[in-house]
Amino acid sequence: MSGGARGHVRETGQDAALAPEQPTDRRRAKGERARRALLEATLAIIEREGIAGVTHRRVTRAAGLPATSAAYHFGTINDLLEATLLFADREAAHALAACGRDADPIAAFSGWLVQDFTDQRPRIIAEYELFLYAARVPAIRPSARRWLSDLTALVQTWTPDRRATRVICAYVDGLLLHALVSGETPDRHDMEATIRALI
Amino acid sequence: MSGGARGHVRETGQDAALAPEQPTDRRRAKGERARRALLEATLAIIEREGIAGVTHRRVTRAAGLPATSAAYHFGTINDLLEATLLFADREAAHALAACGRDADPIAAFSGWLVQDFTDQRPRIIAEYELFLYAARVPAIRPSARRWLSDLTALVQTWTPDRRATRVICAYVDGLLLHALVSGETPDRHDMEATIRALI
DNA sequence: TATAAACTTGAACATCCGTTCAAGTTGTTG
DNA sequence: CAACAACTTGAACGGATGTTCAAGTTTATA
Repeated sequence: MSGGARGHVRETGQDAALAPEQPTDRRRAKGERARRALLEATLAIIEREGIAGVTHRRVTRAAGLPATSAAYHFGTINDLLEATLLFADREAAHALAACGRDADPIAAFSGWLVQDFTDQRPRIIAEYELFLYAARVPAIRPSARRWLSDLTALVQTWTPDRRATRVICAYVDGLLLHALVSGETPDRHDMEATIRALI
Repeated sequence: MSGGARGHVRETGQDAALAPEQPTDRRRAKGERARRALLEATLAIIEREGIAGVTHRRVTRAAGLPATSAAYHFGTINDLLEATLLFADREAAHALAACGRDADPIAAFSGWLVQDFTDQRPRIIAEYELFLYAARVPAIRPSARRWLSDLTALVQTWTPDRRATRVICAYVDGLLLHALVSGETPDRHDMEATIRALI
């Protein structure tokens, strides 16, 4: 390389990809914008065609960037998928935290889930696909465990009972998964009542 | 075509692919064997590399058949995946039915699930991947709904309460999904006790 | 202003892909 | 044995793919 480009080398693994604080360096800022566009494009493609449809060329075309930019910023496709999972999980964590701050967290939580299911169905499918992908690729499991730990932390504020916590967490994901396949929409009030009954 | 081959045309959609009763016609019997080999090879590949890894060439190589045979017997890749989902679901249904005939169905069910999870982990991942695939491709949803209805039917023999049935079904799949990602093994006795508590 | 970091990008490589087609073979039936 | 059905299979098609590489540009810093 002519200039000493760092390419897709992820030294720290945490700060480089979509760091929360914006860098003042305008070079890095531009890279940050490119990475975000690539992650959003990747998520959009998973929504439309599944993980199998994620290719450098498709992602970069959707992001309006040249084909090589995906490899530059994220290296292999696996790295790109891992970053995308982290990206999606971070957004879900924000929504979860917002539910926790609500006056009626259980109602807020049920409402959010059902609402999301209704008008973001492809997104939810994509998230579960990435989640399941983590079961196969150990390297990206930590990214997936975020959802698990965040969900568990929220439910634990509702009940000290550990078994009830486990049941509620499993119930939530199982319900969504079943609803995705059966085609039915989960009922918000039924879900809320069920959670309260389980506590 | 020289001989009037029917190719991958699925007229009836149900009887041709892996019909339960063996045909006496030895031509059909041979085709049946080829289809079964292809389905098992497909499942093995999904276990190892996921749905994204399923290609005509890989499947046929794993089955010891020429590349064109997959297209002949199943047509497109989507058709092959649908048949594979049906194939896997049928085996799961057998196991479910066996649990239902046990003297202690709940214990048998919990034992089977945890056992399967322990020494067939890749297979379970593959099944969930196919299951989720059905959420994206409406044409193959009926195949996936089989697991849902069979599971519901079994649980309904334990309790008349419809909400309890829904919770248990969702809990089971959510638990397995979480365990796949977290890396922990679900505890058989805890699961059994939880199900009994939910009834 | 010189040096280097960070990012950009077009070209190219070898490889694999789904599917079609035409020409076989094997087995059944009348 | 003739006619036909089911299955087999090698060749070929146009096209997409992951990744590498070398040559750029923009921006920060010493």
